[in-house]
Parts: sequence; structure tokens; C-alpha cells
Amino acid sequence: MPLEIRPSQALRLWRQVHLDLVRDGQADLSARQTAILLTIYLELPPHTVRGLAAQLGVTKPVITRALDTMGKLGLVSRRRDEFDRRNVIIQRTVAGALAVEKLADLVTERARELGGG
Amino acid sequence: MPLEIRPSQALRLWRQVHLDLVRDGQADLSARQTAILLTIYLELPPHTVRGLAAQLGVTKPVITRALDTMGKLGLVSRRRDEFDRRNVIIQRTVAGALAVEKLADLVTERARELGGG
DNA sequence: GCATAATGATACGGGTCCGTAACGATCGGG
DNA sequence: CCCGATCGTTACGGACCCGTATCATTATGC
Repeated sequence: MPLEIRPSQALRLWRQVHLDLVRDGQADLSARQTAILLTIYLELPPHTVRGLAAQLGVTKPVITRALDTMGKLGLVSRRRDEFDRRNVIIQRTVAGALAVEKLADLVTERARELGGG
Repeated sequence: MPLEIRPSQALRLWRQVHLDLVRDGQADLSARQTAILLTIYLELPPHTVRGLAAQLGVTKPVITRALDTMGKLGLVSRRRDEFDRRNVIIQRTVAGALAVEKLADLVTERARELGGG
């Protein structure tokens, strides 16, 4: 069941959602942080620093810093893997789930408002 | 002609496109820069610093700095308004148009690949 | 001509992020 | 044991961006 969308519609959708994010002032997330956050909330656990780095094609410090920032914002949390104490398991939070849900509603609503152009 | 998309589809689309942008390494654009770039390429000219700042709900230095960065990348260019030399007119470039078109194709393609979930 | 307004750019102090390299902690094999 | 491999984190120098305040340039009204 593919989703049919024309390039011009895609651009207008992309612009409008980004405008909303900027205007809401809550869009302090970079493209990398967005990719990390959505991976955590859409893919099956467990999530590790190394695994996320591999999926995004970036180095581990990038993931560590992004988790620091998003942790301050309360969007994700970390805990040690008790079975292999070298690993860190990245966990979801209530605030993170709310933010993801809000983004989903925003994209969905803006898509619904798209005209035929 | 609204575009029907479920919240779960919207999230998977958002994640996949951001993953592509990060992996391509071309995602040096922040949410603000993306909003500015798409506004320039989708809305009718002329575009000024003040006008963009008003549309995005940010201050003028934010626009100036974003234009500096995107100008270095060749995505936009600036010239003086000869009829009111206080104004600066922001213009599109070939490279910018290509980048926008590429983004449109990316979103469109990833939308087409979406399953029913 | 002169004062005022408007535009975009710049200075400043502070924060975040980058990539590379090194680090401490932990696991595992010999 | 102990040495190497693996994990996530931190250090470093550099770059970018933020918001506020200020600046030079240009236009406008009297």
C-alpha cells in the first residue's frame, strides 16, 4: 500500500512542518538527533550506542553527545546493561513518547491540509 | 485533495528521510535553514531578510547567519535591491534548486516505499 | 538640510556540535 | 591471571549558532 505523493507536495509538506517546528521554538533537534530519537521509538529494543552509530553511519561520540542533549531534555534515558556492563541501554521516556506522538500528529495534519499542487 | 497518511506512517517517513540525510552527509542544514531554503524556493519572490525573519518568527541575525552559511554552500545568493538599497534580495541558485529537487525526490521515493502500517 | 526611521550586518559572550584521539571499565580467551 | 578486544565516554581544537545590542547605510518626512 504505497503512499502516493507528488514531489511538489512533498516539498510543501516538508517546508510547512519545519516552519511549525521552528515557530514552536521546540525544534532544537538537529537532523541527527531526530533520526536517533525516531529510531529509538520506532525500532525494536534494545538500543545501544554502537548500534545507533552503525545505523546512522556516524561515530560513537556523535551518539553520546546527542544522548546527552536529549537526556537533558528528558526525551531518552540511559542505563547499564547488567549482563554486559560495558553496554549502555537507551530507553524511552514518557516525555519522549509525547514528543514523538506530537510530531506524528503534526506531519499527519499538515499532510491532510495539502492541496493538489 | 488531502493526502491521507496515518501517524505511524508519518513517523516512519520522517525517520527514513532523516536517516538518508544523515547518511548522505549532506544534512548540514538545521531545521531553521531547511525552513528558510524551502521558503525561498517555494514562495514567490522577492525575499528579504526581514520578510524571512517574520515568516519564521525569528530575529534578523538568525536569517543573516543562515544566509551566510547557505551562501558558502552555494544554495542561495544575495544582491542589493537597486530600488531601495537598504534591502537585500535573496536569490535562488542552480545548486540550491538541485538540492531542493533532490530532497523532493527523496521524500517522494520514501513515501512510495511505505507499507500499510 | 536634518532628524528620524528602517534595513541588513556585525560584535560579543555563551553554548553546542564536530572529528580525531585517547581514556577507564569490562569482557573473554589462553 | 593477563593481555587484547570491545564498550561508552571524555579531551581537544575548531567551527557554527544563539540572543541581545549596536553599527553603517539608505530612505523618508518636515
